[in-house]
Amino acid sequence: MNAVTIKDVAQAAGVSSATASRVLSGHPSTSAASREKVEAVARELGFVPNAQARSLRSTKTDTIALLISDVRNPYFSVLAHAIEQSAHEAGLMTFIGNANEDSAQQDQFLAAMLSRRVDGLIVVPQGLDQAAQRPSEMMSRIVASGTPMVFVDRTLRGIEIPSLTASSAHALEAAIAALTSLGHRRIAFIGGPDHASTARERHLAFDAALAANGLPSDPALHFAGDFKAGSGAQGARWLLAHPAAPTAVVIADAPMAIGALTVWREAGLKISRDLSVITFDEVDAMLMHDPPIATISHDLTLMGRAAVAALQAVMAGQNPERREFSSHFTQRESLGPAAASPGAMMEGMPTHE
Amino acid sequence: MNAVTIKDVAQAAGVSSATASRVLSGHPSTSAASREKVEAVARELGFVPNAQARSLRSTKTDTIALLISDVRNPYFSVLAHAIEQSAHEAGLMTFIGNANEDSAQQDQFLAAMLSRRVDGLIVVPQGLDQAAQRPSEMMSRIVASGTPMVFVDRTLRGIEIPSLTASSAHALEAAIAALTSLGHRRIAFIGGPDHASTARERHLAFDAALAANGLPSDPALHFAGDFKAGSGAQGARWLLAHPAAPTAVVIADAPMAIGALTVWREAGLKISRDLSVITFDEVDAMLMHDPPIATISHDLTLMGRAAVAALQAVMAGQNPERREFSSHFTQRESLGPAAASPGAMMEGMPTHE
DNA sequence: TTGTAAGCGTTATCAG
DNA sequence: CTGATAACGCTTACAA
Repeated sequence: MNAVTIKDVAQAAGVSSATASRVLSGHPSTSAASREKVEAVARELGFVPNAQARSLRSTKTDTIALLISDVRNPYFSVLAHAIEQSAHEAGLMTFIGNANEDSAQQDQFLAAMLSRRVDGLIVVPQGLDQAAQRPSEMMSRIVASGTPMVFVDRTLRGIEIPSLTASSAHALEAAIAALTSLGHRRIAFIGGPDHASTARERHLAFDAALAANGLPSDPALHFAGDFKAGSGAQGARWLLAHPAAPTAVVIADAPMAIGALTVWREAGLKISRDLSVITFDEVDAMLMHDPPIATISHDLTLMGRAAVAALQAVMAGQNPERREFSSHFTQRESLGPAAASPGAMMEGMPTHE
Repeated sequence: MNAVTIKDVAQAAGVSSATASRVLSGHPSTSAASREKVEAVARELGFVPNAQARSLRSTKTDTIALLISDVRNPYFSVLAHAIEQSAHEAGLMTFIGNANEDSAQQDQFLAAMLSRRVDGLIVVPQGLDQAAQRPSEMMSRIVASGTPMVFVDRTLRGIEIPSLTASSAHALEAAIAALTSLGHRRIAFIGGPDHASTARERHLAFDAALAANGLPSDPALHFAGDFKAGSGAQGARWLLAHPAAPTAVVIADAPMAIGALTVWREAGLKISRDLSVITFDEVDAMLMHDPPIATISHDLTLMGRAAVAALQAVMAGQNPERREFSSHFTQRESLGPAAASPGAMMEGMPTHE
């Protein structure tokens, strides 16, 4: 392995390890002579400082950890990329971990990170402890220990932590307005799992947008998914069999939308003519669809940058305020006029067994 | 912060720090009495061992690093997820880093990981050093230092490292056979960047598959993209304007396919009738497309598991053999008969300015 | 089984 | 500006 230590460098350069250390970590009190010699020798020997030892002494690691739900969800992979790039610019290394929407895995990752003494944590919290309906013990412990932490995307009930979240109100109002002006009255919602605050927020904002447009909110038009493609497909079948035959639908994330659109394509539905569709999350695949799907999106790059900035503020002892990021509605051809006669969309469609 | 050390635990439990250490790391030589007391105190005080100090002493970190090109590419996010899960089962923590197809960023990440003394590296190598056409200095240094490392997905010319790669020959032969039996003779290829070994392999296998089916390989039917959506769109426009009017196309990854399909949809092309399309990488969006797109895919979960296993073998001092994973062709409705008259596909299409 | 003490590779302190 | 030395938190001979 790489057994070359700072002592080896110092010896080869004919100086003490203290001087070598000063040169290698850019301390001002060094002579040009020793600087040159040490640097040359270090390069030649291929010296790689041992970050373990360094941070054991200096108690900082220049490393942060990012916990997300699932890298495979484009929403999170884009967010993760933004955070990593932003942290990188600030001289911070980022460790990314997956929780798979599971609070046990979340806690395991957090424990590992704590034991590695990362300087801070950016967390997409994974919901409440199922049994007790309260934040997990690990989460409470981190808060108690005072480790710098910020939440991004989601929040946790009962935990006061600086957080960067997305508000869907603005875009949803525009989206529902667009639908109602096209004559839609029965608008379904395929939502996320209730333990995720984003799922609750999107659902509440949906209902509020209905109200703002003079429509009642109807629990029978709500399908509870889990943010994954499979549940989107289930939601699509649920909608096809729905007695009220909704003429439009809003889907709470991209994987579910892709699952749903696949089912509707198989069923021979023509989006826009038979069903108007709006989905959360702007992913390229939505532009590939025929017709392209209208989206509600957030600026994840902005949110990611803000998360890093907020974490740095916390690390500096400040208390950054919560920030909510607005959403944007992009109208596309997936919106069409509501079908003239209720149930028209079911014409000529294969029956479901 | 978390200032509770093993000394605090030892003191509170009335034993020496050595005994506390033995208890906490499961050493057999401990009395039931001290075991109980130490464990109780540790829990009560919320003791979190300092991994830095531990591995400074024991020179192992139970941590591996994974370097990929871009988390936002589903191919890599799926691979990363598989590797992480598999490592997790083996008691290893995984640090994921992005190189963005850039060998400078790759080297920076590798340096950071080396300085953190990870036990091993799983790397999707980021191509040759542009100027010198040889592996980067960092890469050579790692090899020289003997740090356990395996390559996954790609290889690097001139570097002998255990590697897990994907072979496309099998699936491509089946794919081209399917196309030729439908009458296709002018089959285009939208490929990846030449510095990626996967791009070269896919291109070579494509040519070989043509030959196996009695078709000549024509450089004029090859478009060099960069594995990202934008170049897929460029490739799509290139194909639309192509004098030979290819009747089918194979695309070397999913992001490019999505970019290309978007352009073709905008141009009013009907996939299967006007153009037959096959893409590498199985992503859900391909099933959503109308018609669903035929794919050439690899079992990334299998490849990820094998990568972790191979790395463990290297860490154990063995020398695992290279392994190549076969590919699978999934025929779907995106394949149709070649247009009867050459140029038929251009009928009624908007001209490009 | 337990305690003492040395040491992992750095950086910080304090004289010189 | 430089060098000796202690200290970071933990593990592990070596003795007891």
